Amino acid sequence: MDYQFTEIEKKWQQTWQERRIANARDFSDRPKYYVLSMFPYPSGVLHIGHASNYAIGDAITRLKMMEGYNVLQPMGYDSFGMPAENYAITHNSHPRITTEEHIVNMRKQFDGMGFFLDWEREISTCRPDYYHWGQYIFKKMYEKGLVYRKKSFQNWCETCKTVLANEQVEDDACWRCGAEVIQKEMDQWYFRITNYAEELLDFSHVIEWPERVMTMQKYWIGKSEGARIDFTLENSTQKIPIFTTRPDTIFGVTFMALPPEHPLVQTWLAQEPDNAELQSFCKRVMNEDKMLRSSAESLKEGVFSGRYAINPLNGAKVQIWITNYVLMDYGTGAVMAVPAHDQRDFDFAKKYDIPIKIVIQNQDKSLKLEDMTEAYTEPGIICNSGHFDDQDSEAAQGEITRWVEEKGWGVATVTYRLRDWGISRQRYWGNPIPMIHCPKCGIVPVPDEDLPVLLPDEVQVGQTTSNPLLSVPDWLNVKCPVCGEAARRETDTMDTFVDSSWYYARYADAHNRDLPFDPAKADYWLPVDQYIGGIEHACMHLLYARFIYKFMRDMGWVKGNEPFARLLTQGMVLKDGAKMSKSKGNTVDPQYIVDRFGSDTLRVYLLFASPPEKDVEWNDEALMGAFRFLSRTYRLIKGNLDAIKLGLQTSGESAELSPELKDLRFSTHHCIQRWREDSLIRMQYNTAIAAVMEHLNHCTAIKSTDDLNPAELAVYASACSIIPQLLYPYAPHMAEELWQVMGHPNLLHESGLPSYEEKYLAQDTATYVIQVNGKIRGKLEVAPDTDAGILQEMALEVENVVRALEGFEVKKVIVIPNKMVSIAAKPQR
RNA sequence: GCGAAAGUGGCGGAACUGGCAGACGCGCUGGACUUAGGAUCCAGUAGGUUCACUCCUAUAGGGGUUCGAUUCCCCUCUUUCGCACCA
Repeated sequence: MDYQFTEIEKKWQQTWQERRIANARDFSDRPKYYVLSMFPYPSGVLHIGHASNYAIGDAITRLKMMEGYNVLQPMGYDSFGMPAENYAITHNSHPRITTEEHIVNMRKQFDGMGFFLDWEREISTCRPDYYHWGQYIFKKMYEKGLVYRKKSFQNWCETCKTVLANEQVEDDACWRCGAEVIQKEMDQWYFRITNYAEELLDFSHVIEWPERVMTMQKYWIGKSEGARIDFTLENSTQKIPIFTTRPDTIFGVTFMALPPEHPLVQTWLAQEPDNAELQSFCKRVMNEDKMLRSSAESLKEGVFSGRYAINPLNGAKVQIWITNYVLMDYGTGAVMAVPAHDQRDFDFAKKYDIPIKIVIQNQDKSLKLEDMTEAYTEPGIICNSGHFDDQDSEAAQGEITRWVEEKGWGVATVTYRLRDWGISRQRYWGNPIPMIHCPKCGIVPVPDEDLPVLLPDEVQVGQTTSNPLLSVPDWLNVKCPVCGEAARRETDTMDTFVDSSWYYARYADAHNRDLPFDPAKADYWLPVDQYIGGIEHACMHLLYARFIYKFMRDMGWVKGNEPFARLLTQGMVLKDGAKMSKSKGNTVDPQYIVDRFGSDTLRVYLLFASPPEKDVEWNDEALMGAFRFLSRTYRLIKGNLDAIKLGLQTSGESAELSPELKDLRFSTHHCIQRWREDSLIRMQYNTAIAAVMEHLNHCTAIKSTDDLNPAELAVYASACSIIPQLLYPYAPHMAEELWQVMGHPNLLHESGLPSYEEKYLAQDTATYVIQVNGKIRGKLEVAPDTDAGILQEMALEVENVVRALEGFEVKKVIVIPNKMVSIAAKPQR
């Protein structure tokens, strides 16, 4: 009678595989449902976070199968990127070898979990049959003008001759060699995601996304409306465009602020090699850790450039300062500083004794320069602004902008915080950018027929001198596809976020040799109906994927506007209050749990612990609770098998039910009702499982079936026999076993959703709670739908109520049907 | 600093549109049983008060709306997450 989970799980995993249940069929006439969990980086082992993520996906998959959908749940590997490259370096191997080894091992663990995954559609981003199409997409984007090259400053280690990601910079030094990290300006490839900024703000086409994620993306995109206005460099025709959201303050400009990265500043630096102050300030600021620089809120510094700019509106001449508080990447990279009405400009002006000019007065016009300790940033009444004086500052914004436009000094414009997506990585282990640099023809795309540009294997990974691709002459040197002369390949590889921004579409047609995917198949499967993954991808991955989807839509490859109709951001599994990590030594190995207690126990534990979007604290004791629950279920059905089988064949309409069995019948139908609501609608699996546990408790409360009459036996049998179906999404192996043991010839995924009958949910009596001034003073058991007047009388006669009303005068009685009688009373005078 | 979410027993959590706070599970206490098993079964388990019935206090803290608030509103505190001078 022991719950032999190992045998049971192996048996059903085999059966499911043989029957190819998880292999979804394209163009089936059943409605489709596409469940996708974010694919893992192949680290070699599943960790508990994966188990939790995929347990949710698998529950949804099985629920939807029971519901009759043609369900696709694919899986693959996000296998390019730095972790794989670094792993190979430290293990003195090649990332292709270690990655493929890891995949083999992870596949074993996936199989041991018994997930319904369509392995016929497996992808791995580092394989040529996948990254081929990433290159193809890159090219199509290039042709559409969505790809360009731009110089930008990167963290650069002189010793390693390589670009470093922000997280590889530790205290301004290279994480690997410890040398100083400098900011080097280099050409980088960019995707023009900002073209889609406005559309990405629109979430009206998703069905259900967490509000939190949408807010984060909106903030990330950061739309702001204002004006771009051209200031002029004094004694020059050189224009310096600025962006402002406050055109109403433009007469209050007393200086201009530029960052050291500004092209003008770069010119001056080149012109004045002997200007020590300027040179050292710029060098220092530019090489400061980017995070540090942008967080040092109090430290506003700058040097006067010795140059002046002319305010086009009033011809005023203002000093140009080079500062550390202006960002090159936002707006136009130049700020018209209005110290009176901007706190940062105010701080700066105070520090360097720059004039401050009030151009907006508060309501009682009491603002005085000498009293100001901070900038006045509120709206008010315009002053010192020529013919705009005395207008309301907010109302005047538009008018000033129109005037500026009329005069040709600038334009109304919208700026986004969102920046174009830099996809260049000076790394070996990534998708090669399919471009060729020809001395004659410039930058030329690799022709389609030459795709994919294969990543060469024969590199020395682990060399610290620059991108390993530079060390492969056979690969590097090519003929220009246009003129045939000697040329060089682009050695940058793509950010791995590029790989993951379209993989969900590849699953629709994973083996297509001619296209990224067949649009007809994509049309059948997309969008992903339910996407599941960590909240940490709220801005980057999920935004990039939406962007690429919109591009693919514009190409006519996919229909609709959004890749993911519903999004579930699942919580992390914590231990000792912290994220599990090897370095903390607080990991739990899911394989160990599966070996000792089975996949079903692990799944039930993870799903029962909390609602899916919340973090779960790992608890060994509670895991045992899940195991005991499954054991009890197993014993109940195996131990009463004869009675259940007999009962299932009994109609027993004639005989009377004891109150106990009547309750059991109610429990059965009530449980199904709750289970359906929690599993299918609310997606709150913890309470769905709790409902089954409660029902199990009702079943096991019947200690013997010997004295049951036929009707009672039928009720008992149906109460027990429903459990496998209810458990199937959460503990599929055991559920399948019990279902078979009960004599069903089919498998559970084709058993349909269990349904309840309304008539058995009706109760013989209704319990009314009686409140006096909000406090419970008694209860009444009456027939349902008893007349309110009668109830009121009955309630006022209840002993406790009478006592509570002593010295009180009843003011009002409220009757909530089948719930409560609420009496409001006031003390008697 | 800005933005978002959250705060309920010893613990994880439940209470769905305001209507019996603490479902379910863990842990704990007592008991039964034994094929000594990560057993199983029964009873109990927010705190206080009482022999008991009862009653009182409790959903971070304070106020408000309401017959009635874990739920709605305002303020404060705490925690977590995201962003970080956005002109």
